Amino acid sequence: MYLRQQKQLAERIRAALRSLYQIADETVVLEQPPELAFGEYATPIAFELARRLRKPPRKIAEEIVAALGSVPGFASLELAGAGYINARLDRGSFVQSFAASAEVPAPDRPIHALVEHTSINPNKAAHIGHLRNAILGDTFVRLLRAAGHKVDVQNYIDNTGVQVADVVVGLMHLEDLTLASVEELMDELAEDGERIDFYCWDLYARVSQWYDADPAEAPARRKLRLDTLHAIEAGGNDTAHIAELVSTAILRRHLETMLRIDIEYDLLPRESEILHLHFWDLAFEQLKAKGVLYLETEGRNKGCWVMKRAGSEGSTSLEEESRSGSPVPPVPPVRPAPDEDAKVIVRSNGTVTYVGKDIAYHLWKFGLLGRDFAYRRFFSYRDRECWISAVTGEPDHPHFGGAQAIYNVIDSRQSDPQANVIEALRGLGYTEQAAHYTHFSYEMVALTPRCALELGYDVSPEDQARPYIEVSGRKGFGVKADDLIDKLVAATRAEVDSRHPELSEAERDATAHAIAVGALRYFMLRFTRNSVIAFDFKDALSFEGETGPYLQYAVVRTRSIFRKAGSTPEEALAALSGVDVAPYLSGPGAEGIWEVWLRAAKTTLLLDQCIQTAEPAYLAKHAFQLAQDFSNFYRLHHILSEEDPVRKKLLLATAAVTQRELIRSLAWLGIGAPEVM
RNA sequence: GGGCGAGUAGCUCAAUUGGAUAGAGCACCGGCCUUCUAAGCCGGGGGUUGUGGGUUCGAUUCCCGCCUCGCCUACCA
Repeated sequence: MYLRQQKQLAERIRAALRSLYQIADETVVLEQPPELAFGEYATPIAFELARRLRKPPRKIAEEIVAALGSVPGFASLELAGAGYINARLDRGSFVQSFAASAEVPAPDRPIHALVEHTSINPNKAAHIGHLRNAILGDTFVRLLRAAGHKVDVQNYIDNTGVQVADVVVGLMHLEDLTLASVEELMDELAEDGERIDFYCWDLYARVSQWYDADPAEAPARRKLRLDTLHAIEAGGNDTAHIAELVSTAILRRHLETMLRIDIEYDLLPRESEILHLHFWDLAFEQLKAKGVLYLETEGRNKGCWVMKRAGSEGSTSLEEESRSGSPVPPVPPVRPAPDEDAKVIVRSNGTVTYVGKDIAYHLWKFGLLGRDFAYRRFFSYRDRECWISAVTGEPDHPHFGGAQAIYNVIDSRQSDPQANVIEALRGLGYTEQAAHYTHFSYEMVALTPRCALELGYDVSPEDQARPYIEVSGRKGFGVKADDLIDKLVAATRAEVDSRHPELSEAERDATAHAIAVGALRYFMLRFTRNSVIAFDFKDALSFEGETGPYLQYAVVRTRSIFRKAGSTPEEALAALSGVDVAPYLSGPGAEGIWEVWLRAAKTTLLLDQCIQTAEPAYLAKHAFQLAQDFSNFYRLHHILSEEDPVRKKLLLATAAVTQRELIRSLAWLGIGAPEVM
């Protein structure tokens, strides 16, 4: 609603600029003034035009205001300060129409997007870093879907990598297990209710240490690791079977963990199929044909197929930039020395690197490879089926891949390889696809030294001096996702038990779970993407202040009001129709009411911004502010005892609109709103 | 060496992407449960936005230099 009025006002101003100054297509910046007293919108456009028009800003602002006359939906336009143009909404009609409709406007161009997130190596338990990844990704999926886009959710599984080999080495050589005894072990773990991913968490750390524990043995152990990896890649042997068995069991555990916080997937593409279906061969042909790859004949990369590194001199992206800038005299493409900095895609022994496989995979994502996976059903959700890639699959399956836009939720450390994949796409001439390839980058979750000590880890003095310490699966250093969720659920459950003994066991379970998920998801979403989260249990287990439970609590308060009023939010909003509430929306004592409506009306604007910037934190912050505005309103206006019937209708509708916008904002953040708490 | 990111209140983070008096939460101090749920609310203290310049009506935001911190930069896989 706020967004709609903003667009209308901007269009009016553009029209005025055209007729007054013959200026076309000027972008009109509209923002909210620092104080409500200045109005709901402000534009500094007069400042920007002052130089071009050789007129004082205030004079320009005057002319624009005069030319605009009256704008529908607005009470007044005025100039302020040295040249701001402030606009005041017609509050009565704004509230009327926002109460009546909460539609998210259909997108100008609906897209078929593919979001990839989670992508945990299937060799150990998920940790808090993976939670941030999955929560960011899942929230972004919800935002895209809310805006009317079609989204496929993928969780890429690197099931043939060296990390999986490490766990297999541990099972076979540290634990002396065979295929049969690994199967037994898994049954035992299942019977005892133990988690295989937890078991492997410790085993993986042990193996990593074991490799270098004895310098004399190190080379042999390294070779063992490599042989194991090759056996897994080749397939059709016991080693590969063990890898398959364990990695699949761990994968299932990861899906269960993520389901605890309401995260689901459509497809699990695996590296094993990318390998066995020879995706790379097709990509290699394209890359050679277009000259993206060339065979290095000199220097340290002699005998390798290499690619210009993204961002390096002569890479496509830089060429485009220089083309759009001032004309640069063409430099003849001489290559006096080999490009030592080039990225190796195919090694001199003929094997392909990770980036190579990733290029092939991304060609598939855009439907440009000319080959598809086969698919099998893998995991069932309440109303969705999760599929997994296969060499031979089920005859009937949904269509995957061929997306128009992709979002890869991968931490910022991977920005270099991601840039190389994009560079390859661009080099192949797929500029449109490259432009719609988003590395949805975020910073890691690290532990504060205090938290690490609490958990009983040895922390070196220099690490203790740092603000945070990076988690490491290899060292077994970190906080497991399930452990954190368990703690959250235990804490919320204890709280719910003491507050609501009248509820049934199942109700208390459900409430505690909803609050725990709210706390966790909000915690991961309140930080902007490129801020490192220094994890601490004190902050993560907090339910006060800027937290998920605070938002849920605001909803619960609105629910309580309607319960006592014997009415519903829908009725309260409908009751506003035809009632003139304008007198109650301004003047002393009314600003708090209007603030709630204005904030609530911004929800779709925030949805828009979050998608444009790929930054879910903005919506999280917005929902918090709406809850704060409501708390302020709640204190100042007692609804149920209000005696003026018209005013009471407005107050009830204010609670209703808060509830409506909070509940859907929370839903987009993947957070439920309990009945009581 | 090169690339990316960061430096804002005691701590953890924001700042509508160049706008009006830089805001929240935590922590601390004081107050509010016999009117709709106190997981709440109100009040208070707390800032030379790392630093030096530049661009302009206007800079936490953009440009350059410097300082500090983190990550990335293997024919490992």
